Amino acid sequence: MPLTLPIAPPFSLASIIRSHGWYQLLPFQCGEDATRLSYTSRLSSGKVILLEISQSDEGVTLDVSGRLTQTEQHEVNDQVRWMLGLEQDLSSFYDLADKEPKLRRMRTHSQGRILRSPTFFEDVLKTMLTTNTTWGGTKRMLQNLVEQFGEPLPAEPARHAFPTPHRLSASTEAELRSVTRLGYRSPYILELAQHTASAELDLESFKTSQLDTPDLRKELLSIKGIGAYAAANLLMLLGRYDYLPVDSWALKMVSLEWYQGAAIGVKEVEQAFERWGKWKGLAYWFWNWENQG
DNA sequence: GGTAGACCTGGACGC
DNA sequence: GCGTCCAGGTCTACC
Repeated sequence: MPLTLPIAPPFSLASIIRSHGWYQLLPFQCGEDATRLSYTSRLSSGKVILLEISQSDEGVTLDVSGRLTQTEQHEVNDQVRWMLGLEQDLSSFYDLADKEPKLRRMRTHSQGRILRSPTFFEDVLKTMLTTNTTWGGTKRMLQNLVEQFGEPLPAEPARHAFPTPHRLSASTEAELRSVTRLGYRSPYILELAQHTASAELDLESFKTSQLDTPDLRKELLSIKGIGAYAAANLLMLLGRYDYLPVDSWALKMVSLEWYQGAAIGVKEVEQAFERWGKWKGLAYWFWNWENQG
């Protein structure tokens, strides 16, 4: 059942897929060439479907397993629009990036949109699992979580949707720790799922929040397991680029780029990108570091 | 407001 | 095969 979404150039699905490592995390799946993306999705009706996303001359093409009702089609469209950031207008950023040699390629390569999960709950949870671990550890924890708690795709039971907050909230800290191997993050993940399932925390409302960015950041920091790095990363996914997700890799790259490899802190990274104002996160994310490291 | 130490896992390394 | 060390952000207690 193919559906098509119109796009406004500059747009490149391949650039979105490669915008960061999310495409390597279940329930995303992607071939070697990273030009098509699969996602196992659980719709609000409870139906689990496989979404195959590709780019054609007409726009973004969605191949969906099985028949969908009109309501389900709308839901799938909304999910993919959000995942690919189709609502974003980056034209004023491109005007600035065109003047910076380290970012000039962004317009010609149609870069700037960052791959998101369909729900903000999923992105918050995934971001928690990127902290204080290696990328291999993040992939392993996500695989355990999705395979243990995600609903299987009926036609291909090896594929699973992302676990719902309700399903996760029914687990225990001990199970998440010893079976899912989430380590000390287990109570944070459990609390996130429980607060989301009980509607005490409405993460999806963050997508359309009218709060200014500093206040939205405070809301994110109030979630156990979300610190400065994770909050900045999540603000980026919400399309707000005022803060920098500074991790140990960023400290190294910025030091090599502007400080001759000297030991630096978060302040120095922020100073390096201050001139980009509300776009600083995007400039940092796509900066061409290729002469470093 | 700033800082030190604990948290947890898995990979790398030495024996 | 076993033990030790290390990397990776966040939280909490303390100053």
